[in-house]
Amino acid sequence: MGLTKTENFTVKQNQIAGMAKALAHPARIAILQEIIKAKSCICGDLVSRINLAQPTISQHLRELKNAGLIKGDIEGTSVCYCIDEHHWKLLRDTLNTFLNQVPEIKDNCC
Amino acid sequence: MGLTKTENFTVKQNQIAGMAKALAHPARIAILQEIIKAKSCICGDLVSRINLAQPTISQHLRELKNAGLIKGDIEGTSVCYCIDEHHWKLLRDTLNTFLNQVPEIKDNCC
DNA sequence: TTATTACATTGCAATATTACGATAAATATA
DNA sequence: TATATTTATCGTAATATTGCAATGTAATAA
Repeated sequence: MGLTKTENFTVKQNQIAGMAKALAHPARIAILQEIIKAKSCICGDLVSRINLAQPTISQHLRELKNAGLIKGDIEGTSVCYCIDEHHWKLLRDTLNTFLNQVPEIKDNCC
Repeated sequence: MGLTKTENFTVKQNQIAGMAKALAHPARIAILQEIIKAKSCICGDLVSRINLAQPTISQHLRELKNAGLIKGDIEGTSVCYCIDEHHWKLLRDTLNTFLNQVPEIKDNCC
């Protein structure tokens, strides 16, 4: 079906999964790394740095924007992207909380 | 195309994305939470706890296993699942390292 | 005004994912 | 042996994702 049964799960579960989904493509990881590497904003020369066509990059940028990880500011003809630090931290904390809830479990069976 | 151009990206980038992909479905988050809640192994009564058909659960379990997040031990007719703590920590650290690399960037443009 | 430049959007083809019925496989039980 | 139980696999339908060429849009430059 390809259709996730969202209604079967809690809001939190859908949130965590949604956040992970935004990170679930190497191109998006690469884009985020380029933006981070730039230390400030990167004025959209991502196409020349990542080996994908311009519409593809644009599509990934939109997904990162929808997830709240980045924001874009129009500067004349070009667009400046940077990390949305506030959302980034929220996302990081949510993911971390989930990933850290595995303490030392006694491996008594497996 | 639906075909990720894996070869365009570094091993690390593909790793991070692959890990995120394993977490990118609420059913898999729910499964992991059930296993964690059980504190030890959960003997495959996941189908009764999660509102999805048995083959669907089985499929998600396989993906979690492929990602290294869980392991399963056969116990008679049933299978016991538990968190693969070693791999879990490796994955967590990789994701954390990525998510933590955004320090206080001066918001000088956006 | 007419390019030009930088991105976004549209539309489409190829592939991937999700979900489940049917069925297989493996073990336990009667 | 026959049957029940539990999980995995196969096959398939529905939907989602990825990638890109073509095109649209908005600001700037000539």
